[in-house]
Amino acid sequence: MTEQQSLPLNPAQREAVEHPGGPVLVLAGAGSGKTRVLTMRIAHLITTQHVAPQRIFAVTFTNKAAGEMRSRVAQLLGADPRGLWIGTFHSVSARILRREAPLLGFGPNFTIYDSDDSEALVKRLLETRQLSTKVYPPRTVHAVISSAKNRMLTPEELGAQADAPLIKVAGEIYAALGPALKQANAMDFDDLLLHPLTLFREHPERLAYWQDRFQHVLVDEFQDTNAAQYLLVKHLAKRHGNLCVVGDDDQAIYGWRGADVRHMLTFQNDFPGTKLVRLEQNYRSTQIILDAANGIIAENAARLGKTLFTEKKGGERVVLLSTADERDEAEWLANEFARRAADGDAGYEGMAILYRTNSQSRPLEEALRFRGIPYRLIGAISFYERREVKDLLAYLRLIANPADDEAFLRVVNVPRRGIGDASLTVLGRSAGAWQKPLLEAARRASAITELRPNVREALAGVASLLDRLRDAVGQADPATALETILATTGYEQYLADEGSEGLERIENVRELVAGAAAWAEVQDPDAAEGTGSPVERYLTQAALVTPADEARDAGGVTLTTTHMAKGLEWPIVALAGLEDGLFPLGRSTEQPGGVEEERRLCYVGLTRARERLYLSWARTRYRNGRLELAEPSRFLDALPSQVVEERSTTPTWRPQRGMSGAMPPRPPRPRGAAARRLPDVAFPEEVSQDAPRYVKGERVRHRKFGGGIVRGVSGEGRDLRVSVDFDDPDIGTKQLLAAYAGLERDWEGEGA
DNA sequence: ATCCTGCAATTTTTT
DNA sequence: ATTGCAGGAT
Repeated sequence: MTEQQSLPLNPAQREAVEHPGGPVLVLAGAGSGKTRVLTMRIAHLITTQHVAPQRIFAVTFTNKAAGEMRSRVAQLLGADPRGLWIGTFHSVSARILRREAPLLGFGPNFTIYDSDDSEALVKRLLETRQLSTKVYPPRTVHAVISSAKNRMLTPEELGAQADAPLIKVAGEIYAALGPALKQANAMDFDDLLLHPLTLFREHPERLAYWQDRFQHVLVDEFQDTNAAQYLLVKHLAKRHGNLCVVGDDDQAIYGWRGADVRHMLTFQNDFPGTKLVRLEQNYRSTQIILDAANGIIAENAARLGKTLFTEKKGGERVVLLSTADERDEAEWLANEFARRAADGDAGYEGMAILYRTNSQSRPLEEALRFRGIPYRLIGAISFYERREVKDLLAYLRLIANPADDEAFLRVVNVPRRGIGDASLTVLGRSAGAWQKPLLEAARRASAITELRPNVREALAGVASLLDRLRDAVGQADPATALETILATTGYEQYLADEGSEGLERIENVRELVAGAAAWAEVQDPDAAEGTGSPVERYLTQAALVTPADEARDAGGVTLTTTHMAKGLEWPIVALAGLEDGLFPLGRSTEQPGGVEEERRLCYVGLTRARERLYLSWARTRYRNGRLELAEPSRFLDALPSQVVEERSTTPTWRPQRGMSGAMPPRPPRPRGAAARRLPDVAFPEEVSQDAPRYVKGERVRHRKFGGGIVRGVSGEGRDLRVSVDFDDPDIGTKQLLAAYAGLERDWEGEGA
């Protein structure tokens, strides 16, 4: 990327950058310099076409990408593009909504609910309706509602197409969710995208304002936009048609989140006269890596079709590695990376290991740590998702927005104030009857005779505590506000009482305060445009950061999911865990189009590599605590044989049939679905050990319960239940889920 | 109300 | 293996 910065634009890139106006669709293959095109286009609009930065609206996939793009534009301009709107769909929408909230019946100080908040609210709504949270898990119900929102369905429409009780219940809850959120002056992630559309529908004059305000609209990663997002930019650009979208249908990997690649096809119909630009020259990878990636993606049928080429001819062959298990895989990769680093091929910061699911990071972390290799994990758990961080932010939220019931419930008894669930249910009923937020109800707790006197007092105390905090915080910056909260609530003492784990949490609290102080310094001065106290703006930002945004720049091997790796690149990349059932993931293969999306994800992974690529799979792997036999991913079959170099960590006792000699090269693997059924290599012992087949009368051993005899077997697969009569009479007979129980054959006990 | 214990469900990807 | 939750004791 950086070395390209100085290169002249190729003709296609230049066309996209200098296109004067009107709709443009840039079909940008992986590594074709689309980020560069976008930044240079923005700079070009500002310098050559004299478009004021504040009249440009640009959407990227992560905040981090937005920040990078902004600073690159600044570099090109020689000055910060003050007023430029650039961010994720969610963050730019939030920015619009902060100004327009009153027209939608919200305060400008609205809270953004994260998925935990939303799920908790769904749970409460289920409970007040006497619906079982066992039968209707709040998580699932919320997922159904969220997907309905992503498809822009109303509660009625969802209810109408309900074919299962769960969907029907979700429809009911969905209908109640909107009013509940409004009451709490809160919006969830989906609302951030939907409310602007409501605004434009109900207040055409506001739409006209924003259409006029933004003369140019640019969208990155267009293939991953959902219906609401596309509609938003369509609205904004409708009048002038100055809409530049950049995307790659082969990299559409968010279908499960409501994204629809077909937007790339309909775009030209929606905007007649669209200029189509194809960026087909790849500046990132070697020819060999591209050959491998092209081989894989070529198996997908529905494609717009691109032919990537590169001037980096040849290159080192792709290593296809087969290992005994996931630890073996991790150790081999760690060893190889250490060697590469020692050879000076790349620093650790130039290497990455990508995987399909976050749970795969463990063994990799261990192997790297064991060798003393520095790494950074771009993980599933964001800093902002830690309990102590959420507690403090909840205080901040409640100061900013007294109607934020989820924040209230989070902090009302933290630190302990003797307010339990039963009391909160009573409080909730009163609040409901009064149509008031919980905090307001707490203030009037003395009027709730149902509550015990000490609870009434405690609740009133919470209300006055927050009043005092609000006064003390005022317009202070977030770091000061957090300090005030800490000092007033005794939260640190509360953590300290938790012991060693609490001390760790105190560290995080310190980090939060420091981070908030740093935030205030870097604050984009234009963000003050619009509305809100510093605390409100800080909260907006905190609600919308993703783990990808947090990745520190401290050097080291990057470990992350393939999803998060989108848009990034490294000289050396390993894609681990390429096994059927894991990548492609078993679940996805059952859905229509699921395998195609997994294949695109795999393609994304491969195309992250500049120089060297490793593809590995483990013949056995622990999944959900159970050892499973694995076969190589079907995607690997599509690799052109001349670009790969097969390696294996096979033990010396490798069976003779089907495989030649001890080490590579391995003969080409059988192709096609039927051939794949054949076991690649037979490992007799492992097969008999690991396939959990239980037979009545057989002896088994449980880690905790000891030995016993199988009395019955029921269910299948994941639900396989085994009834075991344990030797210890105190334990007796138990029903165990075979998948989790970790039963072993009890050979010893046979004679006893 | 809170703490403690033991049981159950859990893992796909993320704004 | 880990985490959250239900139920009982204090």
